[in-house]
Amino acid sequence: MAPQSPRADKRTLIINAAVAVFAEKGFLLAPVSDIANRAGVADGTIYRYFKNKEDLLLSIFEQKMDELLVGLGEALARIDDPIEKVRRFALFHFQQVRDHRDAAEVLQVELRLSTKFLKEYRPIKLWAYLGVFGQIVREGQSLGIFRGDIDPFIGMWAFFGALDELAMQWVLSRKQDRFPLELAAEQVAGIFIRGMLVHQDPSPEEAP
Amino acid sequence: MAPQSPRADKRTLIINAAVAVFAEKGFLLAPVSDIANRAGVADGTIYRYFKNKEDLLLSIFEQKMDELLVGLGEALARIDDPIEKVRRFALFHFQQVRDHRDAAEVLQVELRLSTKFLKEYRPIKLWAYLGVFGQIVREGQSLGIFRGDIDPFIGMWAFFGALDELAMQWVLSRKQDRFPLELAAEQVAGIFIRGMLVHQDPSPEEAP
Amino acid sequence: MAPQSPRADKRTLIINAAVAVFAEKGFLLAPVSDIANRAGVADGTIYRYFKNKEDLLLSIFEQKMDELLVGLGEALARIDDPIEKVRRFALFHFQQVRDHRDAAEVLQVELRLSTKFLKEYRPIKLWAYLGVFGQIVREGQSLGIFRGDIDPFIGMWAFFGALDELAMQWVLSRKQDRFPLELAAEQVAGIFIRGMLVHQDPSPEEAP
Amino acid sequence: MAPQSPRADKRTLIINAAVAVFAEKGFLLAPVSDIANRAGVADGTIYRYFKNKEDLLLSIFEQKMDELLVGLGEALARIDDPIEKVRRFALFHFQQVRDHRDAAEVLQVELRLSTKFLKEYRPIKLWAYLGVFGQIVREGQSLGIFRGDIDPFIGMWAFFGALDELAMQWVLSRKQDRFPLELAAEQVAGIFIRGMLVHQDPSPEEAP
DNA sequence: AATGAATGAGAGTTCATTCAT
DNA sequence: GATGAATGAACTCTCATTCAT
Repeated sequence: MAPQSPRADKRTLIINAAVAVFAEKGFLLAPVSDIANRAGVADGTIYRYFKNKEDLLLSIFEQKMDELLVGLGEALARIDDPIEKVRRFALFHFQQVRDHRDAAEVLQVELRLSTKFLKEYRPIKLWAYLGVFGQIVREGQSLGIFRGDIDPFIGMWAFFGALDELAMQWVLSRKQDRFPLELAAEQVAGIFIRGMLVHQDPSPEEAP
Repeated sequence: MAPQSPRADKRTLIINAAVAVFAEKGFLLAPVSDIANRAGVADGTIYRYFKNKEDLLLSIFEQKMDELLVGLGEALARIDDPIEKVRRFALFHFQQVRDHRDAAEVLQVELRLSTKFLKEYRPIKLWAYLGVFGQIVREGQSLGIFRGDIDPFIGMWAFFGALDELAMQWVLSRKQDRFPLELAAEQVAGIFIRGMLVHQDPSPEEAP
Repeated sequence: MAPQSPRADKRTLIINAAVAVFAEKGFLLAPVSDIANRAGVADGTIYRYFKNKEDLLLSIFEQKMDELLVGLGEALARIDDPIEKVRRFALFHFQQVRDHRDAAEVLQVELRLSTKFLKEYRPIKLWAYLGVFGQIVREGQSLGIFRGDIDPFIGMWAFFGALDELAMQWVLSRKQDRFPLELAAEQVAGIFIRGMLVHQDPSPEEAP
Repeated sequence: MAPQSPRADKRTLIINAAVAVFAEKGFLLAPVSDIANRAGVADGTIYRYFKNKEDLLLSIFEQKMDELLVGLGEALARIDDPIEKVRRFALFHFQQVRDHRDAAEVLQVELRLSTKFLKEYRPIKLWAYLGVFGQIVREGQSLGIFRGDIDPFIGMWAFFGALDELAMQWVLSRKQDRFPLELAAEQVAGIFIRGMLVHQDPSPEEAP
């Protein structure tokens, strides 16, 4: 097997291999030696770059969430309308899932589990990601677009849950059964936007 | 309490113990002997009632989902208004989470793992549970209350994802940090109902 | 291999195997699987009887020291003369070394090491064994036989060190090079007895 | 301090580091990389100066025993009286232990292990050290001071064992529990000297 | 000479499952 | 039916040693 990227350093090699193996078998069922094999290094080498298996998982969280946050920032850059931001958020999320399936699987499944068995770990980066949605809600509320009785905290978890669950279903379904992710993005965004709007009546003020 | 039938007793004993242990440690990290201890039976006895550890987990799903489905049926009985049904669904779901925390944790966290790694298993009962929401959407659409462009399939997963994620956050958060579940139910139901309504104009017709 | 004793239970089987293996390779260099093999049990079985490898070593200490203490008690029973007691102590010690070579090796080498790397462990039983010598010294001092300026604490460690070192040399030397243990016992006892006596002049009180 | 020769420097650096690390963790539990770290060299460098970890330990023995032998020679220089020599020997030994604790620990504890498990190695230097005591005994016997029935071989091991055991107890005990080493030296020397003397009274009869 | 990243064999330990009682 | 002692494969992780630079 040729190296995955010409200049991939060992650490990246291992992270990529771990993402693939964790996605396939799950963290707890994935032997470290599988990761080593896939990365083309010896078992012991992994421990030069990561304290232990758990640290490897956490490093993946950190790195992938960093990338996700950067991507989200770009996707929302120069968008002012909170409504449009919600749409872009949903679309961005599903695009990530499609383009980085393995990473998405690991983040979705293992990050969730990890809050249970990695007692120490607080997924701060995840909160930052979600917090973007919470912030959009608050902006919309200040602008009088979204209803003031929406709790941004509950709203952001509900939104994320909806995205995450659909992403999971998409990931888990067989290729031929898959719904178009753009449709899912549109539907979820549509429901949440309309669900949060102050009102949608025919009176002439909705559009400026 | 009079023992029902000795067999039913042991089986129930084991299931209840397993729910508690799986909730605490997670399926993969829970030793079968812990379950046996807690159930007050020998390790080997578990294998008289369940083929193996995995079968025990699946049996929990089946049984708990059965109970859930019955409960949901009762919660929605004699309600005709789809809007009210959505409200009751959300409320029922959160009540279950609060009243059966361990079972909820196992269903939420471990079921998610299982659908990924226990390749054989199809969580039909879960689909039935969700399908109720899908059916409500379709009813609302036939009645002209919900917009026809809502995809019931996507809608039901989004709704479930929102409920599930909030339930997870509630379950995982420390007692003092918990938001009121009734509020969460009201918020999620509110967003989805308004999000799916044909229109919500100010005229006094909200209830027919 | 037939079981070492017709009714040896598993625990005894494992202890005996461990004594042999530890004596041969030393605690740290002895794989648990070697012990299991020699005991004729599976590796895992050892962990039903002992918490871990260290606990196994400690259990050997406790058991063998118990046996040693009982034996020493018997060897000194009904002896009143402190001088004779010292002789019997030395002889008893060397007899034990000869008759239980493996156990002696483990006690000598590993017990000593253990004070270094088993931070928790205090070899109380060893102190009890030595304490017998200290007590003999004190008796002799009360009777006016041994000099009052002998420090029983220092004396007992010196005596034990002398016995232990000679035992070690005997154990380590090849068969043909071995000195007679009875001679060693007599010599060490002789040196310590004369070394502690108040005086050995010709006045009529030395022999009764 | 001016660097002597660069090579000698590194070798000494490594030996000193190894003494400290072996004393702290024990030979088998001490990672070579710990020694390298403490010496301020790379792991691989150690293998330029020593064949392997075992060779490093053995080199420490050789070097420290050489120093010990030189020191012992000086301590006994110009002393003629065998009795006084025994006293000086004991005192010298304990002074070394106090002044070179780490080295003493390694010599005492690890040397003991090594004679057992490093089958090849014969601690010739240790024999030379002890042999000095054996020689003192023989001198005393020729001079008619020490009893002829003392076996110098057994005597020297007994003497060394007594010194070694007390040194070990001193080294292992906590600071506040330590007995004065000078007292120990005096006691041990006293016991052995009196224990070996032909007689200590004015009258001529003990030996026939 | 010196480095230190890489190796990979081998360690202790766990635990789902079996089966003789 | 019920037991629980026994199994042994499989796991994570360590570390002495090598060797390309």
